[in-house]
Amino acid sequence: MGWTFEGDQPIYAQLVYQIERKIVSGIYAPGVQLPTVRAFAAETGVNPNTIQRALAELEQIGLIQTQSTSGKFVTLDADIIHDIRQMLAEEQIRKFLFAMTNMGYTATEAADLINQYTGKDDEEDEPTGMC
Amino acid sequence: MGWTFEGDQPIYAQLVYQIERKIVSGIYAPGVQLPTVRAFAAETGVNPNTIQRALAELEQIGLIQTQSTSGKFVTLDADIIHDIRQMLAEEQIRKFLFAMTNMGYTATEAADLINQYTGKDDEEDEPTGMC
Amino acid sequence: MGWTFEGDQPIYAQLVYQIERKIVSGIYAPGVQLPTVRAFAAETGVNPNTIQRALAELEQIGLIQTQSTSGKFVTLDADIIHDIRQMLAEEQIRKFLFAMTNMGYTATEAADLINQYTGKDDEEDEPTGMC
Amino acid sequence: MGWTFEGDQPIYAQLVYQIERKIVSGIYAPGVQLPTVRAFAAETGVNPNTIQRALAELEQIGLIQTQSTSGKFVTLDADIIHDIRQMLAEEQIRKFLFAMTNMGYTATEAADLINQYTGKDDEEDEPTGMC
DNA sequence: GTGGTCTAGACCACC
DNA sequence: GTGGTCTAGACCACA
Repeated sequence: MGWTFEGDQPIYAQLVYQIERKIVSGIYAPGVQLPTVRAFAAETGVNPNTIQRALAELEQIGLIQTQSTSGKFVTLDADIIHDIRQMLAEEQIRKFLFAMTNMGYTATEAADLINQYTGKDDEEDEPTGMC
Repeated sequence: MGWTFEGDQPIYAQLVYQIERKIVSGIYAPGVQLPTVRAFAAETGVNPNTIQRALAELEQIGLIQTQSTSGKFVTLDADIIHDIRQMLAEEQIRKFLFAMTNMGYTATEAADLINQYTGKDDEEDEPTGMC
Repeated sequence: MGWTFEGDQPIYAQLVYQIERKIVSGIYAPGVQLPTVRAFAAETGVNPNTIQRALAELEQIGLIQTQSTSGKFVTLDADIIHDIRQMLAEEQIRKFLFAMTNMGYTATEAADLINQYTGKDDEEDEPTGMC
Repeated sequence: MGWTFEGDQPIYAQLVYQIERKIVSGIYAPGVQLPTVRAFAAETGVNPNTIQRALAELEQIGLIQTQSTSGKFVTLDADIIHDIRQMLAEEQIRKFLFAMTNMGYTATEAADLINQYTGKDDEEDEPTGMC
């Protein structure tokens, strides 16, 4: 549950990213109440204004909802979560393939490299690949 | 050969990225002279100082070398180019797998999605995946 | 605390050199905040951009770290500082011995000259050396 | 007899430096005729104008002399060569000690490091030093 | 004509 | 107020 931030991107953006991932991966389950802004701030060591900004963005996307008296909750709408998860995944795939083809790898070479990278534990006799 | 820049990253960084790719993919071949700083500036519509900064970074990496009065050249050392290409590829793979696992996909699921995405033309009977 | 620059080397390089020395010698202690870029510029009479460039180089080396909105700080990692100090010292020694041997001095002659030069106050009866 | 030049200093300056060293170390003995400018250019792969400029500087220092019809010769004046050798050596020593004290080493520590560095072959049982 | 450096001044995002 | 980036324009050494 470590909250670490790197210097090359705005903190609020990193927060959006990390919370987003926790929601689509189910770590923050649908309908669950999020920590209060104050609690978040204490937990992350970040200025409450920055927390606020991140949560506002997540609310705009539709991943979380504010109930004015009782706090902020992960949306109950499983479709939204599912759609966003898929959208994010496709975006990652497109970015990855774009980067690889830009470096002169064909799409199938890129896919092969992924397979070798993920399967290298159980298939030691495979050629080393990556060339 | 279009040079387009997006607002979310510094121009010099995008220049580094794009030229890097042209070198490792062979579009800028080893030993070839790069356009002069001024020519680059004219071609891209970017200030010469910004070009300079990007090229300086590429020189520090070792991808290009400058001969003070005659211009800048892609390194002749094919090993360096090869190593950097591999390094960049691995970085992309790691980043991709990290992002996917963060969203709750296993590594093999991620690899499968890549395969489906790349192979979807010739294997239409495959399940739609991505779920 | 005088900041003087000579014409035979770029100002930013001299800045890197001088600040580097202040860090490895402990004048700028680990974890201490550096003057702001603007303050540095005012103090040295140099353009803020030039300061920026020098500090960026120090950051890349690992001697300083920047916290985007609060300033730049000397690294807390004493090991890095120690390593760089040693590296710089070795570099000086190598350069010195290389220059001396190039002029026809043996390494031991060079060492003797150093000893005479440093010890000349308390050992006036020594031969004048340097011949 | 390799002539290698680095990019961070003007070639003519590197030429001055290298020929200077060959004279004070006796590789180019007093009274000996230097290669012609053309020969020098061929040997080093450098533009004859650049050779010319370097030799002019050496002549101004007094290390070489031009006899208009027959070429350029190393000076016969052994005193000049000796004086310059000593001057250069002192300069190296001063620069070295200045750099080391700037990094927080005392002059005697610097001398010790030199001794250890030069004597490390025959005195393996010495403490590792350099700390 | 080549790259390298510096300045002045402006704008921006972040907190 | 902090650092980061970019531009415009100028000057210099080198070959």
